[in-house]
Amino acid sequence: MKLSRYFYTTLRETPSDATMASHIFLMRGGYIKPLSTGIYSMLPIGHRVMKKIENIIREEMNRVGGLEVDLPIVQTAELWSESGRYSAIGDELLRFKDRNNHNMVLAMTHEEAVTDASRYVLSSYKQLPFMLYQFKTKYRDEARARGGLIRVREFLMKDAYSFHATQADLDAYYEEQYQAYLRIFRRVGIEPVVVQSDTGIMGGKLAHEFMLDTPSGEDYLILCKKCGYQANREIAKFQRHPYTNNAEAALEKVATPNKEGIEEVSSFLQVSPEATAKCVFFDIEGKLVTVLVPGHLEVSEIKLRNILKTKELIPADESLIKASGMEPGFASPIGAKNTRVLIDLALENANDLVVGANEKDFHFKHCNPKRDFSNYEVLDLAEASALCHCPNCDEMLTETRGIELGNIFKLGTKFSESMKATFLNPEGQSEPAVMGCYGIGVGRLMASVVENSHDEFGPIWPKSIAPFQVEIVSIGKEANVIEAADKLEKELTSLGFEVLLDDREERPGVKFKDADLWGIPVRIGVGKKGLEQGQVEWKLRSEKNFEMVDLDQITEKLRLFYN
RNA sequence: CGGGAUGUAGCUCAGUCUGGUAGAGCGUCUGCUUUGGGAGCAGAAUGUCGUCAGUUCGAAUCUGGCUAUCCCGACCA
Repeated sequence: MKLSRYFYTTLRETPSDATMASHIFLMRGGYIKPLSTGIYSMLPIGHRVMKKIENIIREEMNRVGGLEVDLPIVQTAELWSESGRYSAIGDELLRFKDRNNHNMVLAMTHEEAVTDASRYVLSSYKQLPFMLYQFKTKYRDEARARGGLIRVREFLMKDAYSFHATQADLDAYYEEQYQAYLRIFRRVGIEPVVVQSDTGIMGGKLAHEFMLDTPSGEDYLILCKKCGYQANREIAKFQRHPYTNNAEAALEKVATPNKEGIEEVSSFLQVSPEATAKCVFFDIEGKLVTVLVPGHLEVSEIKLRNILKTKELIPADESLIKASGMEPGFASPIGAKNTRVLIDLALENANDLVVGANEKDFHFKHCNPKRDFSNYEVLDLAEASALCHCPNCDEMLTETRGIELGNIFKLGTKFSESMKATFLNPEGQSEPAVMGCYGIGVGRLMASVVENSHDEFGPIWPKSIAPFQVEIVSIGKEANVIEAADKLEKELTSLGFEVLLDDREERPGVKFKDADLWGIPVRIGVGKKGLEQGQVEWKLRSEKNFEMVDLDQITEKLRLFYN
């Protein structure tokens, strides 16, 4: 491919709205073109990378028995009502009407469609298991797209769905998918951090997310360096070490003038935040829910939502709290009425705590929840952090950030039951298929590879997904240089290499800068001086310097490089 | 959906406070010179100053609505 005939552009300067490395370089290299918030066109050079990632994923899906399909993106509201998600999902699902005034949706995922196709075919246990997958555009009406391709509204996703006769069969297949995912990410040069993740309000049993460990990630991960426990902070468990000091001390009211909040109260009373209890209030359908966690930790909203089986947590307003006999800023369940009280596991056996006295400017010391609280439920409510201990081995946990590259999820029979994707078992009885689903965002993976592998000049693509395998740069406009570069391009192309020839009449510096933005693993420089010795330059994108190589050795060297 | 910021040439931005002929650098086009990490000289083209309304003799500049984009948060089966 000659660059003079290619459709491309490069930007000399960083676009003003890009902050992440992947966003900057994908824009500057002309891989993508924004059309609207979170909606991008893929230009030829970006499309080539996408196709290569897609092919790697396709190979690995086929290896674990996948059958490729293509499901519609425009679907009926009726279908989504069958699963219950038409009403369960909020504005993220884009709804519209067609010309016949039918309610339609743009698919944000394809469980409904694949279950619909499966129930059409499936009748007997003898047909199970099977796995269907596709590469398909999803539309999610994100409240806030960000970071270039990291979080977008319209995106290409590989989504796969497996169907099984038994839970045990799903369990075994889930492990195969897990291994396939590891192979996929390693093939694009990423060693993922795999964490346990939330299964969401739609249910499901077990889920893992494959993460790129990076400071620019938007998810928080909780890791144990000692035993390998890894989980998304949303659901991470941890070992409680209840604060105890003096279980016998009697409740004592102390003045804490204008001291609201854990920081102010604990420093005023000279106790550690851990020796206090944080009291947080939510309004759940008009009823007050009072939640207590140790003062040094936060309430995990995901855990709480899953416990309360609600999609939205609304902070309670002051009147509701006061109506239950509590004083915001100085609150505790002591003496409270008309409220459900949930306390974290760490508080059940704690004692000698500082809690609110439900009176302005006063707190209690020496609170012993077992003795002083009534009608409470003990639950896992606090969010894990680097202040917590590993649930398995008790080591201190560590925190990091990650970009979610893909997830695997044991769906169970959620969709097969509601949508009647059933089969007859050997006893002739009808059973719903047991399902798993497995997703990877292709564009996000492309961006993540850049996050994972770049220098100050541009992306450094791994061989497996670089837009081209080799870039030839002609240096100088002497006839023999142009001719030699041209000949080399034809020769390598005929041998099956993917070659980009920069044949522009530009100064070398311009060509080198652009080459860095395209990140092609091998750059061959053809110049007058080298040709006099029958040599060209061989430079790897990943290395700083080049070496002179005999022209007639290039083919062999390339073959070895790409073996 | 809350908070903040920004919309001026293809790109990066000045000009706005204090109203008075639309600017720079880079890019593009032409010519010459140059040729190893985004060259130099000369010339040229390029704008409803996001949009609508208001104030004013006069608005890129002041006021209000709308809209688009980015950042932080909420949200993310």
